[in-house]
Amino acid sequence: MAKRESQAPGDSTEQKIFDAAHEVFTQKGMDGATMQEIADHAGINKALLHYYYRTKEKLYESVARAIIGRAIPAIRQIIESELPLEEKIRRFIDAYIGIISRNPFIPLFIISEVNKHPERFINSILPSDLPKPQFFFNQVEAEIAAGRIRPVRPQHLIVNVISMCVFPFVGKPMMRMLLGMSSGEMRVFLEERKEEVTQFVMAALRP
Amino acid sequence: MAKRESQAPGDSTEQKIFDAAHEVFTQKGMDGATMQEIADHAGINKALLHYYYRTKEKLYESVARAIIGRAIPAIRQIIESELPLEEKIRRFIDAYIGIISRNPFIPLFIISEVNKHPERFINSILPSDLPKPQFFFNQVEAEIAAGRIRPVRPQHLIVNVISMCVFPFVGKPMMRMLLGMSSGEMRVFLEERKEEVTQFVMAALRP
DNA sequence: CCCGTGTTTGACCAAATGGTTAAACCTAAA
DNA sequence: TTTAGGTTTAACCATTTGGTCAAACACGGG
Repeated sequence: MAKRESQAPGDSTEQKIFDAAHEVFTQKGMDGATMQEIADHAGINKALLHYYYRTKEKLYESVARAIIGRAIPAIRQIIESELPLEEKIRRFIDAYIGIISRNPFIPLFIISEVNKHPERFINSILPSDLPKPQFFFNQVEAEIAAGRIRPVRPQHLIVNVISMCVFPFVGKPMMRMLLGMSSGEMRVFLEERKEEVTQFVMAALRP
Repeated sequence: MAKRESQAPGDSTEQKIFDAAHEVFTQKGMDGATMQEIADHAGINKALLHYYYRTKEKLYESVARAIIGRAIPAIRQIIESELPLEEKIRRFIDAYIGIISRNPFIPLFIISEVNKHPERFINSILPSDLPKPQFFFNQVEAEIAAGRIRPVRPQHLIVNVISMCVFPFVGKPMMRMLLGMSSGEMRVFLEERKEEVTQFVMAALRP
């Protein structure tokens, strides 16, 4: 056997293809991207894409699965932890906004994918270990019963929190126009939201 | 002249094309849609698409402009009205969720469009009369100064409200998986949010 | 009734795109 | 040095897709 192993390990052709596909797919989507563009972006011949990943669909699934596989456990870990409710919400918001700040294209990528091909998403991309929010719901109900927070339906609470964390990134250009902010001002604004959303939620939960 | 005017006015060929394009574009996006599919959907010959709207891009812009042109004034009207703050927020949430309920594909369509082609969006689709949120901001500051609501940064408040209204629709399939809801349960859930989000915001604004 | 103008159609074209293949290439092992 | 097997490339193929065109069609006015 003669494997081409001269280059640094993370720099293999397969990895270069994956990285290029990751960038192109997340920015242009499955339909908008072309194999040629991905090849160019990786600086290699187009046929190599098919050599390593048989079809465009397979390549796309690889990228999608990697993205989802990284995103889900991060959420899951926080939502299922044993922390007291308030601390959990604090950390959830902080971690969620942090992750998205570092990967601003991901939420829209996931949303578009799951909207256009729900079956493919469920069958070949989604991991089996989805977050189970039941424990979080019980926690909320307990706090309500103890009178420590205002009565809210826990499903709505979690959707509210996720919405306030994710949407400003998904709709960033729209928000920028509405608020008349420069790119730099927007970055500061989004960073501020860690604190602002936390306070907003805590205020809403006061009994 | 011999104009084909036998059919009902709103049923003209041009209108049928527009309606078909509206449906296909909003569900599959610019890249995912094909002219043939739009023609089939309208039940006419493909060449007619080019006869009435010269290119795919032009047709797409027509649809996009119509969608945006309908969405923006609805927001603008509420946000710039002279109502007292609390009533304004109430109506805003109620109207916003109502509009999106009736057009669930629109927000994702707009978001995708503005993310992929910001220049085209700004130059040829966006109307000139954007909502001006300044009056709303002043209103919030005044209420804070009078001690009638808790101090919040008005920009964050408006982004919070919009996020909680829009995101559950944009990310509906994701939310369904997270919450384990059927399609019917989800519809009820989204309708409930008019009331729930309003209460949540009001609770967060209590001094 | 027939003509002219706007409308509709099927056939067609060129470019783009996903995918294939055979040959060239490179490297490690014998 | 030879050679076998994985790797890379350029050329090629079939299909799809946006777009065009000339002919056919329908209908109102002369």
